[in-house]
Amino acid sequence: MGRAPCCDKASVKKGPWSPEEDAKLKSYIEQNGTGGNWIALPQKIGLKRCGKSCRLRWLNYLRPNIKHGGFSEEEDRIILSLYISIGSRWSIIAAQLPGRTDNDIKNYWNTRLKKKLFGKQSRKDQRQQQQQFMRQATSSDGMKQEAETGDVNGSSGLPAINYNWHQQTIVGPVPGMMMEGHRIRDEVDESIRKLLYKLGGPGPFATLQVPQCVPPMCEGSPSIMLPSCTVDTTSLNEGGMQGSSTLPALELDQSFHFNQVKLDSLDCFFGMGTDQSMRWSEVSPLVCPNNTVASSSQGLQPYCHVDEPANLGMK
DNA sequence: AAACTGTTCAACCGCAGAGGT
DNA sequence: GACCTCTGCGGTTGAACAGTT
Repeated sequence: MGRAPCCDKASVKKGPWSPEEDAKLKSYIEQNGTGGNWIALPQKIGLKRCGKSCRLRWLNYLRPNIKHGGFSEEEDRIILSLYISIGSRWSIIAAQLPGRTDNDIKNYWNTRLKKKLFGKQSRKDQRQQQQQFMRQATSSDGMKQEAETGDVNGSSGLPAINYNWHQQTIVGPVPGMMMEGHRIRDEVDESIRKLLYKLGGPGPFATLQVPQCVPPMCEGSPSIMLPSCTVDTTSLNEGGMQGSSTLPALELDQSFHFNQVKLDSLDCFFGMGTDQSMRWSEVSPLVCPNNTVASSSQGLQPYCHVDEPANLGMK
């Protein structure tokens, strides 16, 4: 069977919008609104465009008060904090940045912010490092199996650490939030915290679960664990999140490792001196906030265990 | 100057969920 | 409850542009 197409693709124009099309769409919506029906809208205006395309064009480009380009460091911080906390939920992130669209933020993250964070590498180097990473990962049998089977219940026997979603300042540990011994950007921090509180639901014990660890990759530094926080997002999915069950922590972890676990490039976000390059163990609070990353009795960094948000309160 | 490579970003695609019947 | 339509979202693509060789 299959799903009926949203429009007749043969008779619909694709590709970049002409100024005339923009003008038509803009003036119509400004005068009449969308009428609550994007599908019918192009016919009303006489545009040979798909309704979805009209909606996208309006939301991402024609809508009033849209900002393009020129992301400030403040915005970078907000995006980073939220990405670390909630992942690629661009619409939610965009809602915290007036004038920004989800598409804009997504593009910005994928093309610039990632590089700004992880440093610039050639694709060849990235491939080599990824291959090396995978080789090392697969040579660590036990952990590998656990990672593959998605042992989200922490049945490895490693102790779980509980992190209270609401009692902590989620983004607090982000180094940039502290500068010269005193806290800055409290308003932004607070607003993000409120958002995360909302996302985490009303329950006072709602917490984030980060159940897995990937074995240490630091050659010659067996005592350093690199927590790869593959997160059980079942609760998030229940709350409307779609897509991967892996939060960006894993990606961050791998990227950190691929870049020799040096985080010099974070300096621009967090105001660190260049001589203060950090290793994962120092930066892990970014992903697993303060008391989620505690050393176990075995000297291993087990994993962050944070109980799931009872109720996301989304939409 | 030409060819090649990398980057950016607007736009498309398909899926999932909401809401109506 | 089943089905259908529409909307919104996130991932991906590809054209245009910029930079490099």
